[in-house]
Amino acid sequence: MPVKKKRTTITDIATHFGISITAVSFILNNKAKAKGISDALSKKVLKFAGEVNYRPNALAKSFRTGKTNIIGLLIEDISNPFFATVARLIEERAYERGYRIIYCSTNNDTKKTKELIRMFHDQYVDGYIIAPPEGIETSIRQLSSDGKPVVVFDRYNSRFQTDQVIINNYESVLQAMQHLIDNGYRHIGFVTIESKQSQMTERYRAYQDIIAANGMKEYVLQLPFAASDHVSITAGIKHFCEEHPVLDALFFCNNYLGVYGLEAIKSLDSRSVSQFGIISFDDHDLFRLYSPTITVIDQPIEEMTGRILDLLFRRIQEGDSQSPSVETLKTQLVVRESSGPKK
Amino acid sequence: MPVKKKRTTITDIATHFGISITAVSFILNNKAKAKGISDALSKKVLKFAGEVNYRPNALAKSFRTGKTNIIGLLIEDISNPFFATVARLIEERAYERGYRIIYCSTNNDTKKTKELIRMFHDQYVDGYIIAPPEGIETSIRQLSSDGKPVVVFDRYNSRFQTDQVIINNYESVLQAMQHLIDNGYRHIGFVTIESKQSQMTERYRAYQDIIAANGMKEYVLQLPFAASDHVSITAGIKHFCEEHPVLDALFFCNNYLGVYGLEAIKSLDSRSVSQFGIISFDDHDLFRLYSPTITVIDQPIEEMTGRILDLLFRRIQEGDSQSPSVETLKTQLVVRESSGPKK
DNA sequence: ATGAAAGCGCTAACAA
DNA sequence: TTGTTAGCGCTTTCAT
Repeated sequence: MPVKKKRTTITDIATHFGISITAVSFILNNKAKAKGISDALSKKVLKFAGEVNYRPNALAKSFRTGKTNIIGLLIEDISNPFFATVARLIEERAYERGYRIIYCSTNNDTKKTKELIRMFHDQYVDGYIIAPPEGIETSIRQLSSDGKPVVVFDRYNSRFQTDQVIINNYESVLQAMQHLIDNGYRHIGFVTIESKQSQMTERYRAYQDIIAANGMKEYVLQLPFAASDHVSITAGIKHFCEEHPVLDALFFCNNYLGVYGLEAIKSLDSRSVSQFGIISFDDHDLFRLYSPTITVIDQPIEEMTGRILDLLFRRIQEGDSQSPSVETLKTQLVVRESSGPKK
Repeated sequence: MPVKKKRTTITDIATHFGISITAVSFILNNKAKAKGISDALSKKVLKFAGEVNYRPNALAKSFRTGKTNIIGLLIEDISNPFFATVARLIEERAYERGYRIIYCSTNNDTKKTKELIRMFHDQYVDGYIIAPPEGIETSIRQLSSDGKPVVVFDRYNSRFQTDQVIINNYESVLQAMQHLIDNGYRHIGFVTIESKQSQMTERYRAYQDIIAANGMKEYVLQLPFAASDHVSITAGIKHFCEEHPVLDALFFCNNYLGVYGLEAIKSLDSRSVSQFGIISFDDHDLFRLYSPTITVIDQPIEEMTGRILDLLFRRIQEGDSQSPSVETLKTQLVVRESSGPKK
């Protein structure tokens, strides 16, 4: 058993049988019959390779072929439950197909993301899965024009020339808002973060439209992205609630806004969580178990990661043949206690 | 600007100046003065490299040197909030030092983990950060005897010949239990998962010791690891509570047991969460915001990841010179409402 | 102060 | 059916 540092190479194997490394290479890469190598020899070599525990030098192979079997995953923050789940599912499915994942949290920072893309590029990753921040259209287009498969998700941008997997943000918010309105809420606050990206602008547009359609008044809290720490978000939401005592419901645009929103409401002197109608985007253990349980718009993460990888691998295998496709998945409104009929 | 696929190589640069690739290599690797290359030439070359946006071929470099600047991260489940945070902090700090992270969730499965280690090994990662499942002592020892830096965390094992970063599990549980006892709880249930690993056995040992020392009775629920899905854990905990109506407090051995525990208690007909003294290992948004807020044993994740990387990089830079060190960090008991004086 | 050249392990075009 | 060989881009020893 090889405890030694020297690994077996195809040269070793070739020498052992007194054949050429070419033959060994073909056999080991399942090109034996295609290249007309005898079954007998193939079998012998394969058997021996197994016995000596031959492991191809991935570095040499990658260097030679330019393929690394590594996929670069760029997400906003891997410690965010939504992205953590995405990371988990992508990892599992990618490994099944023999690919490994290098991940990076972009923090939604354009400059950092550009650097990371460059880094991945230098590392010769075979494909990219990206939840892009604003302003990296050029970087992404550069990648695809380099012939590298890219799948963008979570945020849609018509200027990317890549496959994209997103959700129906507009309809989701419309449905959720309608649900609140049906249950008697008339002063619904909309808590979001400053962002020009599709997922946020679409959600906001839906809010505006349905508020207008119902002749209601808008109450919008748009938190600066830069101040996205726990303390200032919570303080901001608290202040928003105090400023608008008329609010009878709140819609939170993502999971951490929802979490911090609950914390903010909890800290209010005058009112308690149960006095608000509440809906948040993205599910979370907290929302499932809080009292009251919190109604959410749940994203189909399994389906999403499945589609992402299908698209990515299609492109890795088939190259640029297909034109970019945009897949829009449907969310599910999970109705819980927090959005029950207004008391 | 190079939109073309061809990247600039050191040969291109050498040709451009009519010098040898050796000189270029030395200059680009900051070995100019060490190798006695004139400042004038160095400056010219560096300037030009910047202008043409030269990016070294990482694959070629890795192939040649055997170093990849990639670290393999093996954790139980990246979607678990504890490990997700670990992943985030490790990523940040590693990138600062020019290293990238390949991660894998082991699912605490020994066989899968062995495969993953082999995969990482084949990939020539420069170092390993591992939260190991049971039964991979041999694999890990093999790695270190191969000269690869390994840091093990979260679970201690005296048979690993590697650096380890853990927490004081025994004292942490002792302190938490004492806190419950001080507050009048006499029938404290201990909810854990089947595991022979240090972090769990130590926690259990502390429970046993303090129960015995106080002449109290043990109530232990040890859930099979295999059945670690949401539904069966919740059902198990619920059943445990129903079976022992005398229980006045519960200690949960990790974050997801705590989360599912709350869910289980919530589903009880006879009793509510506020009627139990509750402490869970690992903090979580849910514990911070639940009503009542849940007392937790909080792990110092920042410090932990910092120490892990310090140890890893020390070994990457200095080699095997040091003998393995085990660092034990202190947790913090965060007292919240759920462990207040028994009513 | 600089260059020539070997070679890392593998793939694949071309030869035989 | 099998072998020869060039070369991927880089590092590093040894010459000069």
